[in-house]
Amino acid sequence: MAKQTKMIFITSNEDLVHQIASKQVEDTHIIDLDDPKQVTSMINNNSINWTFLAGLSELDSKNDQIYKRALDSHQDDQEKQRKLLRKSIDLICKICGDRAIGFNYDVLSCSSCKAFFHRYAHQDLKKLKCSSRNQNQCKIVNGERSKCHRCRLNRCFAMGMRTDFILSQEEIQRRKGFEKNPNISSTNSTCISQTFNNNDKNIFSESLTAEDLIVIDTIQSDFLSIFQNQFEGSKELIDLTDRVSALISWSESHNKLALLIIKYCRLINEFENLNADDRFILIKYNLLSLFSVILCYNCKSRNQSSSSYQEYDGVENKRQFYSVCDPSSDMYTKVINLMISSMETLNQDLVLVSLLTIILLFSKGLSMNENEPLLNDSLSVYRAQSYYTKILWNYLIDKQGEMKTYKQFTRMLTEIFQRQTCATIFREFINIQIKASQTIDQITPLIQTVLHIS
Amino acid sequence: MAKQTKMIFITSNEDLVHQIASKQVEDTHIIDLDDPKQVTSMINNNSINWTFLAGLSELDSKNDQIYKRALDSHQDDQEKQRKLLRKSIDLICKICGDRAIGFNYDVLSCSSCKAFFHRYAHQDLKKLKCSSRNQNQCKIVNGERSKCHRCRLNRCFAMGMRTDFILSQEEIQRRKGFEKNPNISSTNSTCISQTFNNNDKNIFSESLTAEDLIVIDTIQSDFLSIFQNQFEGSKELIDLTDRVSALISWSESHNKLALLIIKYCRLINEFENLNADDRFILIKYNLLSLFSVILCYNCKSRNQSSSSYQEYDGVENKRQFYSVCDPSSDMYTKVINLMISSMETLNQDLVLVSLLTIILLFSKGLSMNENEPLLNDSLSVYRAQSYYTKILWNYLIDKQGEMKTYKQFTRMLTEIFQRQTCATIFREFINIQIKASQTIDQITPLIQTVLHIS
DNA sequence: AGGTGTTCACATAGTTCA
DNA sequence: TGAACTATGTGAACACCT
Ligand SMILES: [Zn+2]
Ligand SMILES: [Zn+2]
Repeated sequence: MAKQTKMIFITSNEDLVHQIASKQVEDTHIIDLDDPKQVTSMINNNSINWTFLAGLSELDSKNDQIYKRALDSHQDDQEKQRKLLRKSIDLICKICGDRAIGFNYDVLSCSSCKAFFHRYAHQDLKKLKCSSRNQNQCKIVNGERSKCHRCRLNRCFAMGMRTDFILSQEEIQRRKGFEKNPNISSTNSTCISQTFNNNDKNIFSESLTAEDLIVIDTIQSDFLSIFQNQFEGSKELIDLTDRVSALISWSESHNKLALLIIKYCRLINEFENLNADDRFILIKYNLLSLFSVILCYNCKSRNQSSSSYQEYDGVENKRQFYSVCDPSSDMYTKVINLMISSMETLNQDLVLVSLLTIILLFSKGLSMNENEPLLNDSLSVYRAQSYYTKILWNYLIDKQGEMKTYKQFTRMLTEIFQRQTCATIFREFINIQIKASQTIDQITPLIQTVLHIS
Repeated sequence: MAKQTKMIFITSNEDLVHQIASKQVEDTHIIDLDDPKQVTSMINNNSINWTFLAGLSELDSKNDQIYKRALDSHQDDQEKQRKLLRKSIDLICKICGDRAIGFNYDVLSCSSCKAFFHRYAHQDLKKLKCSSRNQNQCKIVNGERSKCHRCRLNRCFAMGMRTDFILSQEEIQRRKGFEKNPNISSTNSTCISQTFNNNDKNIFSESLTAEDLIVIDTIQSDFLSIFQNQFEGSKELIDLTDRVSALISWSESHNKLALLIIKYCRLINEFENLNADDRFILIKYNLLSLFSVILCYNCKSRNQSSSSYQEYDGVENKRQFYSVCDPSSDMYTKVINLMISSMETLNQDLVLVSLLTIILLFSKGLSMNENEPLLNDSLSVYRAQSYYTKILWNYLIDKQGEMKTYKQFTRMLTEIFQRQTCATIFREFINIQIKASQTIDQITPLIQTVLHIS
């Protein structure tokens, strides 16, 4: 087929319009720009053969997109229908009643309320005064929403807008990509590095090496393959019929977990190379602390609240366990709160959890028990711990920059102390329970060791 | 200015083309679609006065966008340049080394790794086997990244990809807008409602009324204007020079907070209408619990970790306070962990915090102190508490649906109990400290009352 | 000039299809 | 499987108004 000449005329010349509109011209499409409905419907119904536009070549992608949009037709129909439906039915700004554009700062709201909250969210509500005489009771409606700052901002908060949905400067920088490598641009990095350099013989100065990456890869892989069922499978609940069954049930489930932890530890060369006595001591005095690290990791949703509620049955079961053992004890509060605190610090970071487990394992004297025997080769243990601590440090530096890592480390150290305190009192608590209920024969030997019974 | 008639003719009719092209027609633009270069250059150089298109009215936004895009021209150049620049330099997929498209699931990665993780993140790593003989040590590089599932998924985790960044079904539904009003579409709502209806005389069945909204508005406004400085101002730290100064300093700062709380309570009509004795009793026995609710709200960044670290100085100061008072006590752990737990439950929701404060205020017997005297008008207190509980319930239902609200309520009730336990032992702790240090004369009367000293 | 509200640009979720 | 798409919700910028 011979190529036809195709042209577009865009005109406001009345003579020409009249001339063309009056007689039927073949192979010609007419769009009356003054009749928006016609424009819309013609484009949407694809009654014009727009596809010939696709024959155009060498147009850059931007223009391609324009034509593409014009060419897609029935999809836009759907979309338009849906959008119209939505907008006319339920997309109402909860603050001013205007047409909402979506969720802004966690509240269904319009663009102006979004902008307003973004501007004023950090202002002091106390310093703003209600402009009208109706004391802080101005109606915020579409027409006069910008009359009174005080009442508008207040309504934003009242409808649930959250200042914490406003990105911090740090978060903006990361998004913008100026800081895709957060470890490069940290301005105060030298300062902090030096602090550590002075104390710690420069072990914290490098970044992650290729070798470190392989170690992380391996560790994390081992950790996940050993414990994944623990995280994703349905948690088995403790039998709560009475104290005896509860204790035995607890002992059995923790015996399983302990075996998994030991299996994991034995994959670490530095641990496996120690002599048997030292391995035994490290397990005996540190395993209880490891429980809480591993149990606080779970791989559910990011949303804090929903994740905790998904775990609710498990938590409730745990609470009742302590309650069955000793209703007057506040052991439960201590344990569960430590776990919640750790969940925040560990922040669902699998690498962090798997490394921290090893670091805790190699802790000497962590149990703060005066009876803890000396290690034969405490130097190796110290070296191993330093090595993994360094890897963890570098991993976090690489991931989130030095400033944040510094703070996170400080807090993790605090938590390790809490973890230890908690383990000690838990050990006493459970020992008392076991003695009182005379279930010692039914506790597995491994758990007896961990509880320092034998 | 009178509106001109504007039209577009698209034609392949040679007669018409010839006719128009041969004579100069005013107010008309001609585009020859067979000469792509002409089309491109005309569009890009904007030599056609497209702007008259802006005169079009009532076109829907989609079409506006098409025209708008046609009007923009040189900006795309810039953008393309910048994107190329970035992508060629520093955007390397941390998993396979391919060109990254940005952060996916918290790791700088390419589109294929993004899709891969999205597909397999919830698979069991243990069940996947490493395909090659190199045991779980396959190199994941651009060319052969899809060889071994096991090692690829593992590397995703190792580089820090997070399953919790994958939206849950619930979150997707909310975004898509099918559930802009979460209270409408809840399938199991009747079931839960009935549970509550049976127990609670149907008070939980309605949705938020206009009147409720005004109450929320007022309450939340009062709360914010009274406590905002507490949240946003620089927290004043406790003087830690020695135990005596620490206790006095603690007493003074909490005296201020107590006065603010009382000020807030007196804005509640139901409280103000009680007789003086009842008001006194409620304050005396409940104020200590209220401290922890109010202090656990802060309005910093959403990011969990960064927000906690911003608060770190305050937390550390608090820890040292307990340490100065009694280094052997684990009071600190209890208090701080309760606060961290509450921060999660209250989820930075200002309305929730302000209502919960009132609900706790109206609690009778919350202090679980056998000596707590009976109220004169306990019915009014009960009614007030029911009223605000109902409003809170409806607010949460409206915001997040019934299922989640049910779970959140259950957990909040648990926390209220913990809060009470904590308050009681805190009262004992601080009383012991005050007696031991003989600082009772320097403790303000209000704090003495709250501590049940007087 | 500073406040307001619309629109643009962008990041990163999910989704689709060859 | 992975490139290319859509969708949502951020911040930023602009044109307008007082
Ligand atoms: Zn609005
Ligand atoms: Zn990749």
